[in-house]
Formats: sequence, C-alpha cells, structure tokens
Amino acid sequence: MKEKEAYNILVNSGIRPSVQRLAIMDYLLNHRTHPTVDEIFTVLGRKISTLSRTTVYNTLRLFADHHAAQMLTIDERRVCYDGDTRPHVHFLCERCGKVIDLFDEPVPVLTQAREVNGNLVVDAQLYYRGICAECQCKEKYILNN
Amino acid sequence: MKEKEAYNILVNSGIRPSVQRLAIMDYLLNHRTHPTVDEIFTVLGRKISTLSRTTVYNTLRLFADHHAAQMLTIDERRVCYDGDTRPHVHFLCERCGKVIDLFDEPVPVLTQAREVNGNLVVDAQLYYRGICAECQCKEKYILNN
DNA sequence: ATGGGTGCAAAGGATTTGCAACATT
DNA sequence: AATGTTGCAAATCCTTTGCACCCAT
Repeated sequence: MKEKEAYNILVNSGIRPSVQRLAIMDYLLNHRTHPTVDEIFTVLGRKISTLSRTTVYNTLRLFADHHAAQMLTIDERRVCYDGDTRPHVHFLCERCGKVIDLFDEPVPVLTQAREVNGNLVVDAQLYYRGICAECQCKEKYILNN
Repeated sequence: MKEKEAYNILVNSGIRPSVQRLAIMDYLLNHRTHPTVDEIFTVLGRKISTLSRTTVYNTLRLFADHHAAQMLTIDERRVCYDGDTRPHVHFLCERCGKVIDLFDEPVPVLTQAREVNGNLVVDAQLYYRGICAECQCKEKYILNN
C-alpha cells in the first residue's frame, strides 16, 4: 500500500516514476525527520548502490517544483524536505538543529496562487526558531549539577 | 542623526560599538535591499580598506543573535539580513532572486518568547515565494514578441 | 533514434575555523 | 595584563555543472 502512495503522488504531480524517484518519495513519506539530501543519499545509497547525490538533489528539487514535497530553508546551512504538503509551521531548534512540525499553529493557507502588490505568491512558509523542549531540559539539568 | 541611530541600536541591544559594527549597522539601516554578506563586504570594503569578510559574517550573526537585525533564510543559496526588525512578510522572486518587504500582510507577531508544545519560540519568519511584478511583466512581453 | 533520467568527477560558492595581530579597558 | 575584536588564509561543506552513459518509448 505504502509503495502505491509514493507512486500515486508522483503520477498525480505530473512526475514520471523511476526507481530512484519512487524510492526517494517513499523515504519522504515514511520518515518525518525533514531529511536533507545527505540523509537520503546515505540511507538509500545502501539499498540502491548506484544512487548518486546528484540524482537526490535533482529529484528533491523536482518534487518541490511540482509541489509534491515542501522545500524548507529554515536551516541556514542546508536545505531539507518535507513529504507532508499540508500547510503547517516548522520549528527549528537552534541548539540541536532538529526541525519539528507544529500542526496546531495558525498558518496562512495558500490553496492557490495569490496576488500581493502585483507579485504572484506561489508558496508560503512560516518558520519558528528557538530551543526545543528536549534541549531546554538538558540545559536545566546542566545548570543544576 | 543617522549615525546616531546605528549607535543607539547597538548599545540598546547590548552590543559594543566598534568602527566595523557601526558601519555595518549603518549600512543595514540605509539599504533596504536585504543585503548579503558579500554585498556589504564589497561596498563597505571600499571605505574601510582593512575590513574582512570574516568580520562581516561575525557581525551580522551577532546582530541577529541580539535581535538587532533579522537573519533571512528565504533564499536557499545564501543568507541575507534586514535592518528593519518590525515583523513583516518577506517575498522572494524565484526568477530574479529579489527579496521584497510586504508590510500589509498579516504576520504572527512575536513580541516576546512564547511556548509551543514545550518548545521555546524566540523568532518567527513568514516567507512568500513566487514571481515578482517586474518579472511577470518581462515574461508577458517575451510571450507577445 | 530520441528524449528523458542517471551517475561521476570536477568546479563553484558560501561559510567556518584557527590563529596571530590589534585595540580597548 | 586581560579581554574582546579583527583579519587573513586555509579548510570545510553544500550544491551545481558538464558530460557521458543508459533506459524507455
């Protein structure tokens, strides 16, 4: 079933399915860790031994262009991707670098392209930055010891 | 007056004013182009001949950490900075790479740190992406000729 | 056989690091 | 003297590019 899901998303987004593209979309759907190119390359490269970094770069960009995935530029160092295309807030922990989904925060919903001051808005992203619950715990622990 | 403004922002933000820091803050206040490190280095380097790229990197990061300027990660290729710390939307044109301020769009205002699901939110950024008015014009022109 | 897709190696660019020199208190 | 700041060069890391090969239609 799960493999079917990746296939359907690609076809519905107008992307020709290939072995690599299906594997990468499948990875996105099953790992809600907001993976980077490198994470995907490292993990999938073990299964598809010929997989190249270039293909991962090309594929993820293709997904983003076709709105089959969200490209996140919240981390200043590297781009990461989210297979969940529903609008939601992303939180970056400045300590550990983790990206967390926040589904209960209000987001500007952009169901279709919208005009603002003559500019055509195609995509919207709301980013929060701060310190995640886990890292706050660690810091309190260190202070008390 | 203008130089005073840069000075005041630094001191009020708890940043020791140095020649370089004042010049960089002054540049930010007088150029609402969302400059990159390279833009600032190139322009200011002509006045302060010893200025180094490293210092520009360090200084801008310092400003962002002290909330004396906003760090924008809207462009996946490079970080840029905004001297205007009022909350507002940033629009990136995917054609020409320009970043435009949108002050009339609703933004989640974050006057102070806020807790969301145990995570401490310190900063919020709302980014729009699309095609700017100018680039739309150009494209229509090309289509009709 | 044609166009799209992939992989490799090299190049390109942005950012960080290590360290010595310098300024400021 | 001590601390914070700066500058240079080298290193690092992410991403793109050019090109040859391959696969499917």
